[in-house]
Amino acid sequence: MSRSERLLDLIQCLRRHRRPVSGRMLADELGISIRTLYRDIATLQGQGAPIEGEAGLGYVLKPGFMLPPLMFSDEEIEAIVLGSRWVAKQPDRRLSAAAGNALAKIAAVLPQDLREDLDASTLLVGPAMTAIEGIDLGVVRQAIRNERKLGFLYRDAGGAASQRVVWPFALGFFDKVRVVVAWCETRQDFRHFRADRIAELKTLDARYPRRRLALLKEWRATLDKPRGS
Amino acid sequence: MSRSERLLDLIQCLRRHRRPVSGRMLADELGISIRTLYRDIATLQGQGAPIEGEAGLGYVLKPGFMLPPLMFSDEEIEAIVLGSRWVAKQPDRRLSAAAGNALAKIAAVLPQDLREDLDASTLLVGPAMTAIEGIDLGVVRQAIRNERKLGFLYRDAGGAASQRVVWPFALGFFDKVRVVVAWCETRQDFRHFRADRIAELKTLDARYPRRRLALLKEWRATLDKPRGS
DNA sequence: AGCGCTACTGCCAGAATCTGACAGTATCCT
DNA sequence: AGGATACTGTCAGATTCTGGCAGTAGCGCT
Repeated sequence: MSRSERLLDLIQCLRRHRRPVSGRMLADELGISIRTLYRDIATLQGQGAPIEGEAGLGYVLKPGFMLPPLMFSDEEIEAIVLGSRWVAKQPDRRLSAAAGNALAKIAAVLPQDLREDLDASTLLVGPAMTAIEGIDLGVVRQAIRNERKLGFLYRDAGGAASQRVVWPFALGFFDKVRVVVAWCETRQDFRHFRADRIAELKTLDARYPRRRLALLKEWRATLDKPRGS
Repeated sequence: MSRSERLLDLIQCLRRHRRPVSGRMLADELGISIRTLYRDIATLQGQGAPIEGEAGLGYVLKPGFMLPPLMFSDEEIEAIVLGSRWVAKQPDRRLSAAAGNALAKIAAVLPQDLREDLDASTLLVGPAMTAIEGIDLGVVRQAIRNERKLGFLYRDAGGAASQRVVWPFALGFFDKVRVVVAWCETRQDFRHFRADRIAELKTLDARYPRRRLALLKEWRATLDKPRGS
């Protein structure tokens, strides 16, 4: 196996074990000596991979992912850039910042002529959306990723407020509002919650008892148009 | 210089010369022997780079770019995926297809757990937009890239139709409509054209006499809010 | 403090790979 | 036909990679 392939394998290995792994184990898994492993890790770190090694513990890969070299057509690049720009304009601050960072990383490695196009932004995106919800949607995204329950106060269309505990499994980006899709414990049904009507949001420690994918599938089945992706 | 760096340099070299380049010249430029060059080209092709060699001519890199290995945080990946999904829903067929392809390429290299999230689409995008313009926006994008004049029939808000020749330099994606931003020869001024009111679109052979970036800069200066990217 | 575990570095000889040169074939264009 | 060029096989020398060894340093535990 060539060295460059092995470096990618090493990242996959690190991703598999979430907890710190000793260099010895990684070396065995890859079939190389520990000395070479140290060299490989140094190379990856040199390329920007966020691998952390601590004496007495082992290595951890901070969450994130290294895309291997990938070939895109110019239209594909334009599509990615346009989309990221749209996301960067969304009021969700965390996601918006992430989109900006991703754009910067991509721009940094593009050849000169394309970078110009990108800076000059041949593709424009409409003005930012106005709705600014008081809650941090990053919290919602994280709860979805970890399958954690959420508690909050919800003010429905009529203005009546109610306390809810829900199992969130998707986040929608529609015209002007962002919508949390979840199973509502309080109502024992699937519900959509407009983000701008949510208050006092709080992640609960409890993990909800069903798999996110199963919930999503079931929810889709209840819709008229199953193609909701 | 390490081999992997050199491979990227080789791609850059190929991008610089748009017309076919002989292997001899590339080898000289990189300071390697022609034999090694052939090996490098073979390696790149093996990795998916669309390099074409023809006997008697030389090498050409089909338009497109290879992104080197790049590290993204999970939020950055989510931002890219969400954005690409939004683009994929746009009525612009070419760009939409490109977004779909880009998503497929990214999905193909994501580790299993992340791919699940992606398939399950934790992040939803609103319904596709309704407006369907009769023209092919791919033609417009290409004219913008190549700084070519466009001719078409435009039906303005009042319903009056007029023949136009314009220098297009940007494409806007707003709420429901796509807008071509251009210098209008007919009116001698900057104008916005809603894509759904354009008919009989045709790329003219003539290149327009000014640089796209200069036009864009000038146009921005005429706006209230200069931050239009 | 002392011990075990681990990350990390420098060094060196052998293994693996890469490189350049040469020879030869195939294909395209004029 | 002739010239230019892409491509392949082979092989010795250059370069890089690799594994083992020795040693330093940081962390957690007893």
